Amino acid sequence: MAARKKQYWLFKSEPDAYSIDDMERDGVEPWDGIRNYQARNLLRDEIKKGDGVLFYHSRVAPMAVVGVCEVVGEGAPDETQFDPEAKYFDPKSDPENPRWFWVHIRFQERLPRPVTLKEVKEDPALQDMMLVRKGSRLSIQPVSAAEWKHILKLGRRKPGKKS
DNA sequence: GCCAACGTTGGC
DNA sequence: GCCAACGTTGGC
Repeated sequence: MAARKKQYWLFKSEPDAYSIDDMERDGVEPWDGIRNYQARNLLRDEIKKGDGVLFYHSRVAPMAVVGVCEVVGEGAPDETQFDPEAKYFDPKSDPENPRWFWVHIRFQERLPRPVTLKEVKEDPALQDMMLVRKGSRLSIQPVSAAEWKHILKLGRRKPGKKS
């Protein structure tokens, strides 16, 4: 079996709802509640075991990439869509043909130095990131290998030390 | 907390 | 299948 090339993603989360602290505490977490078809397609079809995930804090300052996770397992139906008690319950989703998917991700590391949105915006190497594209609100986004490497380099840089 | 930019829904 | 109304996202 030919090894599939590792791919990279950015997952947004509002830290008020679910932060990197929660992620570190939980270890492995199903990424539930994605109710956008574009993101659903990625979760169902593209995001695979072993892929890298940048954990991004949105909405609440400081907005930044704050950690790294790894995808464990394949895309599977998001169970919360069938639970009438759940926040993300979707009465129109047919269990025979689920509408929404999730993947599980595992906490790997916290970036010693979070890479802020401001920093991404100002870095010439990161201008193509969907994160800084005007009007782009996708909460699950593809990240290129070069962008991944660059973000990690910035995030792991010792505080106070020049690049 | 505001609101612009999106995405989805549903009447027609 | 159009599109107005509504809901959500997420930077500011």
